[in-house]
Amino acid sequence: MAETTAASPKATSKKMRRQEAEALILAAAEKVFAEAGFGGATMQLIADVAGLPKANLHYYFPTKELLYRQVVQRIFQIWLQAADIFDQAEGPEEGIGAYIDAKMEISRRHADGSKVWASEVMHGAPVIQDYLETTLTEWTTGRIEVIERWITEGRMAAIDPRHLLYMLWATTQHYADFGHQIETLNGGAPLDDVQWEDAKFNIKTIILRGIGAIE
Amino acid sequence: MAETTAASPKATSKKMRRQEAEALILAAAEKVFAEAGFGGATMQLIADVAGLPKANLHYYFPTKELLYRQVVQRIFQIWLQAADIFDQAEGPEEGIGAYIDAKMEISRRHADGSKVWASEVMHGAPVIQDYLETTLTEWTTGRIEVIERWITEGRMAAIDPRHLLYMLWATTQHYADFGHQIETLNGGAPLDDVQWEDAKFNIKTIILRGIGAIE
DNA sequence: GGCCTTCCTGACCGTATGGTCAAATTCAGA
DNA sequence: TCTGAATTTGACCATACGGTCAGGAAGGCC
Repeated sequence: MAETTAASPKATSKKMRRQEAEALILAAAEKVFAEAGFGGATMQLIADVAGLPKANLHYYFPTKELLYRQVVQRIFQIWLQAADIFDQAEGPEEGIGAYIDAKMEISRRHADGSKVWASEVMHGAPVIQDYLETTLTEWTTGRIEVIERWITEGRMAAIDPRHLLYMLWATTQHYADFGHQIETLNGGAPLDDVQWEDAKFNIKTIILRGIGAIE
Repeated sequence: MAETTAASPKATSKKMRRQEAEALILAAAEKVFAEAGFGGATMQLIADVAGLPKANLHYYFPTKELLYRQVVQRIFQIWLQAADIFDQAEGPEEGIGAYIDAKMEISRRHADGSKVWASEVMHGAPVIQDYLETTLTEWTTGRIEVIERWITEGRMAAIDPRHLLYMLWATTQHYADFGHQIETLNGGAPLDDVQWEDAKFNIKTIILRGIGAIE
């Protein structure tokens, strides 16, 4: 809810700064878009969650699509940051292991954002197709080169880097996107700290051993 | 001349049998729900895709939600069928390998259905929560027992069966749900036959080696 | 043909949605 | 204190949506 700088958003002053207001609205929008999808989300509901009148939303974000676009771009930035870990590593065990940790942390801390991203891609990426074609494509080719170098250096088995990346994305993202299913199979309760660590450990074990980077 | 079972929807006869009509509508609905989500899909668009007037849809499926429910249940049945392979196997290499093959085939042949399923779960499973709690839960516990037996018999490493199952689901489903992203990273073209075989092989190699079932 | 069930569909309805607007309110700076 | 830009908001609008309905058309069966 509130991670504002000084006070709660609707307590002291009646007027908000652009930054606060936009952050408040973006947070509400992320939640509603994640729960209902773009088509199912309504500006009225987002306004209610944010605790603002609907007209106020349109003051900061002229259209629903523009608001949605910002939500998607925001999670994409977070997504990309986790990628840096890949480069700083000196081998697959450290690099891929840390990447799994980072992406699992995103799935846990930004579950709503992950869902919005997944939904966007699933529906054909209508608003971020250019990102897929530019930024994501470049990032992917770069990482493929790294993996291929590791293979050449004999640090891991000769698997197809693309399918390895897909597996990393799929597995980590699954804990956010299908969190509800996992929760249900967990007796209705969200994974606790131990179970999250357990998940990370199992994923890392299987994948790192699977690509011949450990043991 | 033609009272063909499935193919040409609007050729000879003006009147359709319930079965044909429902199949036609369900196919159109699956496509539209996959592309737009439940909230974004409109009965009008489904009708257009099916080549029928909107009122005709409501004759066979009284409400949008009822239509949606049938689409979801349909893909869940397919999903469950692939599960049988697990039981017939005598070891992890055969069982999990065949399961991956089967689920990858579903991702390829029923991409739309997979997306609808993913979307449903992502949004909190509003219409199939009971399935998750009954059928899916039972299936999962059964499979966990099988995996635990394999572990006890020393046929694979002692990993957590739950997280292994999640990884199987995640990885195979990813090729349907994120098919658009994969396609973009593939230069804009869908995976061809060879690439699909390649995907299966890589996934099986990593996971089976990762759990110590091969090599 | 006559009849009855099933199927088809254009026209219609109440509602909810995204978006607009102009008047009111707030507040920093002169 | 005054002024003007930034912000807030209730009321409003056109449209699109899910769903209804009455009447017509098709076809099986006697």
